[in-house]
Amino acid sequence: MPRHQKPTLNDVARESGSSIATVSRAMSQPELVQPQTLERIREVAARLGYVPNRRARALASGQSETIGVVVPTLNSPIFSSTLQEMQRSFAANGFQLLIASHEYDAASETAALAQLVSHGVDGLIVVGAKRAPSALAVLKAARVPIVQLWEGSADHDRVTVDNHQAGYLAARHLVDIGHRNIGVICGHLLNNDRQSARVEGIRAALEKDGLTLARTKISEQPLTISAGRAGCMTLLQMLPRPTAIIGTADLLAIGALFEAQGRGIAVPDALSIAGIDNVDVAAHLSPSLTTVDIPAANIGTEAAALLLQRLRGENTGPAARIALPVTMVVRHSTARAPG
Amino acid sequence: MPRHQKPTLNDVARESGSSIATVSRAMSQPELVQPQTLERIREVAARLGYVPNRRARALASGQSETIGVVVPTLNSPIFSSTLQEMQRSFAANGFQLLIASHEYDAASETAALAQLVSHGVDGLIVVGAKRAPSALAVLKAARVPIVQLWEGSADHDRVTVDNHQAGYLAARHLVDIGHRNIGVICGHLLNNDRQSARVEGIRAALEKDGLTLARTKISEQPLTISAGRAGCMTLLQMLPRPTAIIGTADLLAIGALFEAQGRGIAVPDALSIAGIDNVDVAAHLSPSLTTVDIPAANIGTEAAALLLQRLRGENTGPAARIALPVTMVVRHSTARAPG
DNA sequence: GATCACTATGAAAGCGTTTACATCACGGAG
DNA sequence: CTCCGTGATGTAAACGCTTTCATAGTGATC
Repeated sequence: MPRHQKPTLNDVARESGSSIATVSRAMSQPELVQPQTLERIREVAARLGYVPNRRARALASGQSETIGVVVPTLNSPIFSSTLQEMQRSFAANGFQLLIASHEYDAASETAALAQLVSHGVDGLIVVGAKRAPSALAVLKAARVPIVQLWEGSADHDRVTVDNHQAGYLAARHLVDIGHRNIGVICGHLLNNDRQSARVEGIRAALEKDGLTLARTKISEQPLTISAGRAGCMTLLQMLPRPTAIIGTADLLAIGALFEAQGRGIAVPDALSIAGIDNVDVAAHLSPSLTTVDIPAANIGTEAAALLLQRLRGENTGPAARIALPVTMVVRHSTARAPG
Repeated sequence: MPRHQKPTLNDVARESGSSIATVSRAMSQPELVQPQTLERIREVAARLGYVPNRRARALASGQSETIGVVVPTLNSPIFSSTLQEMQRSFAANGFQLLIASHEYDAASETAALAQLVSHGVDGLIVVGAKRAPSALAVLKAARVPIVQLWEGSADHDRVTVDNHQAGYLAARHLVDIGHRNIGVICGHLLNNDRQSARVEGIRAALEKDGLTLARTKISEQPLTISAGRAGCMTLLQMLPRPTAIIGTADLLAIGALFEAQGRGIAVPDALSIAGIDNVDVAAHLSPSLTTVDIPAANIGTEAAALLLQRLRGENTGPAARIALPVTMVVRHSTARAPG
């Protein structure tokens, strides 16, 4: 019987002389079938190379063992660490990840969410809380557990990182060592509440000391090293020149560092530079980068744990919140303000 | 009728006074239904908030609009650029990506592949050709188009990057500028044909000039900056000390660069360092890193194009191969051998 | 006016599972 | 010896969609 189709439950049932229901049980609830029958079925299944069809299983059971994840980009060092850990946790529990990215475009995000929901994911992981009303509607209609990363709202489980605090710490550090004129290079603030919160944190720290963060001292840039350089160049042209620069993402700070060095400006003696994220390379640069550590990998682990609990029904309570700490990492790219 | 279930085709059919078949056609082949009927159906569908259930669609049609991707890691700069572009291309064509990573563990890879296949992906993208026999069996049984990235075998479509050539170019460059004693820091060679090929390329370039690559001059490391530092440290202890080091991944080379600088060894005057990959940061370091450019983003784009062609039946011919060029990028971390 | 091709629609059979519900055999309780 | 609970298995109805095939209606053709 050389059929060239994949074998189905039916085939196994016929070959093993059991009913299709018994075979189904043998696959998913083996404790319900007699050991002897079970073994016979398993032997046949192995011989035929039977692999359960999850699409059918998903349709019948309403569970797809699939988690949808939507992130802004896949190739940022931060998100990719988070993803890596998330994938590890979910895979260990039999779940696959459907991953989409939207590159900070609201329409793409809505589309991605809609697609994932229509694919029937069992759970959803999203970054940030702020989003287009249409996207919110999609999430609402999805009727599956949702975990928000980074920033969250009270109506869903969330793993938050205090971005405001991260900005605050970075600015506080610089103010503490005498800086009064601080420039900021940040990502585009539209559709990005992580970046917005960091900038607000910086503002708060400055205002506490009676300083203000003028709009002109903020350079909005894409989140790349080159953009960091460009932002740095802009800020350095201002008079009086800032004595310190905060990049609200390490990539930006690193770009700024390179740009300053390229122009012969001594870091940290003539210019202090601080970042936020603590990416791998930050510790190795010279001078090593002062930054605020964001536990990116942990975010992934915790988010997976939270979602798995919901899926298993172990947590039916109100929306949980796991707030991960951010910590200042003072290295050698910052120093007391000159003069 | 406030049912709290998601509306189905049936609901739309009832409300719009058409049959379920017509509604189905209105959704997926609108040209087959009369404009007037179509509009009525669309109006009802919109009012009910109907979203097609792709699980059911997949089961009935045999197409899931889902592509499985298995990569070693998600958080490498190289793979994540590839993924980003791939995701972009597929999303533009209505496909979602099921992404898994195995962290260079053969068993995990087999498991991931099996899961993806059982999920019923329409196509599969894998990295490299060499894999465990069990994994090959899974691929064979999958009966879906497969695209191999980086290294490929003749039985599948593939987007290759000549890793051998990349290694060759890097070594050739160093030999050309007078280096005779070259150390190599590479990733673990087991289960990683990209790394193996790069090392072999280096070996070939050296042997062409009558040089040999002693096993002792190769340091196998994980693919991280810290590991690059460690590898560099090991190599620097050898006597005579190598005058040049190749990191077969930029992260390794960057680590080596930092380590050398940390030890007060002038790069490139006392020690030349070259990498392979051309990651973003390479151009910005000081000295900027001499490396071999690997078109990571292109790999994603091309792979998606290849797979989409197969899925659309536009290409039913023999396995295609797209070989992307690698190019030497000489910067300032390499210089003529001292003496 | 009968025939034909064609279009728009409907009825119904799957797709491969899961899962009530029914059945049956068996053994212990009364 | 009958009754009933129990455990193993089977039957069949979903799950929500696609798709084949049949049907009815519409003009055009001879």
